[in-house]
Amino acid sequence: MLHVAEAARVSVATVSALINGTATVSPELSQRIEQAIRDIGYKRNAIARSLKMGTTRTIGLTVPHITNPFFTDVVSVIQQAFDRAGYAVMLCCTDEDLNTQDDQIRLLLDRMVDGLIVARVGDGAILKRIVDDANVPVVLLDRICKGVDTDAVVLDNQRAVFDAITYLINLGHRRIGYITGTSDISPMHDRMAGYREALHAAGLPIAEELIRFGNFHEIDGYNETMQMLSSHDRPSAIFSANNPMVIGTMKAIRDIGLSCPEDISVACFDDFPWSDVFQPQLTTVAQPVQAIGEQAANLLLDRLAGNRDAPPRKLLLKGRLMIRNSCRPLGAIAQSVSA
Amino acid sequence: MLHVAEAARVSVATVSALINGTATVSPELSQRIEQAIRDIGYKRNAIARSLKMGTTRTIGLTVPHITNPFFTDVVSVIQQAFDRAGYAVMLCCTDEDLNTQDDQIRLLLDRMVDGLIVARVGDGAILKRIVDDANVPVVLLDRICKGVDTDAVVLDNQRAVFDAITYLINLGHRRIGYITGTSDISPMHDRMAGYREALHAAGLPIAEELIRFGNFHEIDGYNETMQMLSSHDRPSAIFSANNPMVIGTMKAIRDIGLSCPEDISVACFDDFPWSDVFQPQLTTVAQPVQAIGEQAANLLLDRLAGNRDAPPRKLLLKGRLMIRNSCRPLGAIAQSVSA
DNA sequence: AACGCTAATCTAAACGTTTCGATCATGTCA
DNA sequence: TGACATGATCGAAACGTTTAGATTAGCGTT
Repeated sequence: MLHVAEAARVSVATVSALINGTATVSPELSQRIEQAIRDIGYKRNAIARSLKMGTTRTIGLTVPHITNPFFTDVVSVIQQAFDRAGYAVMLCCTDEDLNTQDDQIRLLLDRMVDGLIVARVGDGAILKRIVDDANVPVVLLDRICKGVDTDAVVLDNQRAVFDAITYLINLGHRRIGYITGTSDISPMHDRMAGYREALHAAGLPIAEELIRFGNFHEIDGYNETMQMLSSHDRPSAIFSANNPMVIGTMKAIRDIGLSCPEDISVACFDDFPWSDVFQPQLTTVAQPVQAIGEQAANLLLDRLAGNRDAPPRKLLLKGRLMIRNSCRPLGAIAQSVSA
Repeated sequence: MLHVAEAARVSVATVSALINGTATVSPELSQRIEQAIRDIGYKRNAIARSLKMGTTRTIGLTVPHITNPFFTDVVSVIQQAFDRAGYAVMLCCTDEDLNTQDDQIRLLLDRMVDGLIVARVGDGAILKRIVDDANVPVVLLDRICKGVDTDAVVLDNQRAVFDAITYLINLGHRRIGYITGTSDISPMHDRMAGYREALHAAGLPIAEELIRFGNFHEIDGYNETMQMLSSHDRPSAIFSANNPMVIGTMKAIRDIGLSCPEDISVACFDDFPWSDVFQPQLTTVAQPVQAIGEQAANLLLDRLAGNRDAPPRKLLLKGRLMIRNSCRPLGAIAQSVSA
């Protein structure tokens, strides 16, 4: 900018005024300055600007896995929304690891992001502390957090799983396997509650050996499914509480020589873009990814626009059961339902 | 930092020296300073640091679509690599749009990223200009670019498609539909060349009506497949040059009342994580995503480490044909091959 | 005791902006 | 014509760091 000012024989203040339109500058000088900018190929240094202004027009976004189609879609929507608003997005993947997450959030805050969207991992205590003394607005995505009282957008997970399990029960299933992630994050906790509630409402017993804990990855779904199917009294249906794990479930079913839905019914949380193309077409609980991403972005953009003091807003969205052909009616009921 | 210095009754220079370990500071002062840092909860302002140092320890990454599993995987790998190296990653999705891409690259350069990894879109001319006068190292990913002479890591696309089409030909297919994206980007161009080369090598004629151009999205694959299958002389196999479009192809096959592989064989570029679980199990050309991501990251990290003057390095990786069950042998050959 | 050497610490300039308040020319009005 | 408002422009401080070079203190040599 200094060079531009010199070339145009004006002060840097005038150049700044012209660029930002913060003051009127005469047509004559405007022209000289614009010419100089072109000649020199001047580009404003956003870092210097950020330092002075105290805002970077950049937000931080952390998700557990970017390879999980649910997060991929949400990230994509969020990215577009902030793009439109002239913000850059710094993306971090925490890989479901608490320390990684803490490091990354610190990294983002060091870089003075103006706001944060976090699909958190693990215990909220550290997150709470970080968020408290960082002075930026935070939106919790997908996963809320007891101690952290801030904007959030989450699914009504309990209800969604309740509906899915009830659907299986209505098909005649009695022993329904349930594969979940560690329940220290709210969606896993709530989904599990939905499972229990549905069985309870139907007057069915809860077989604890049918509730299996994995670590969100395909391999975990595989291992847990293997164990369940190897038992003498195997379930007739399996519900997987997340998307990568259901792939493991399907592989285990195949490897053990069974087939879906003939021998065993399968449903899972989170829809796949291709779930109605390949066989079996998985019955899933679809999250409104577009809405989730947009709402999260809007909540944060609203705070960034200055609305700092409004009380925390919690948005609870509804999932939708996408019934396809991966679940079979069972026994007597089968006749009436499949008719 | 000023507050810390005051609280510890030292100068800011000493605080800086301690934090960065750039000079020895006495145990006594060290302790006072560390105490002050804790008391105040001081965090170094990375923006101010960047301004002074001329480096942001942040890189920019642009991809056409983050929802395409290929890019998702690569982004994930790259993200991890830079994470390890203490860099942040700014992610942008250009949505295959040239203007969006230009805007985003400018946005990234404004923010003084230290380097750029670009899976480019469209004509390279503007990209070249931007890259030339921005003074940061650039690595081209997946798509090279005539005028832009810089580090790059790409697949040997021509060879990969040649192998896939040859495989189909060996199965007995003679009319092989080919659905591609616009060929102004190198992979589409090269893949097409592989298609033509394979037919040519087998002495087969090239039916131009079987070569269809889409815009990378599912809907394009759907439309083009619909048209091909509605013709009186439909192909016995279809190869889709990208991943989202093949989903459209599969949907079209289903909607038109045919089935794969019984009525029509299908193969495509880019592997899916779930492609060997659901039916039909797609035969695909798998890219070594891990290697691609790592190599791209390494190339850039090497430049960032100071190796600025080395001549541009072009890495050409090999694809791998993953043969599954979505392609059927045809006619007489069928017997011998399937035996 | 004067000197030089080393280690520890500090002062102040610099990075590239924005912005407040000052300056200056111009035109208007009484 | 003098006073004054207006509009355009500028000078300089500030944002929070890093760092070159200055300063100081301590200590061993001669």
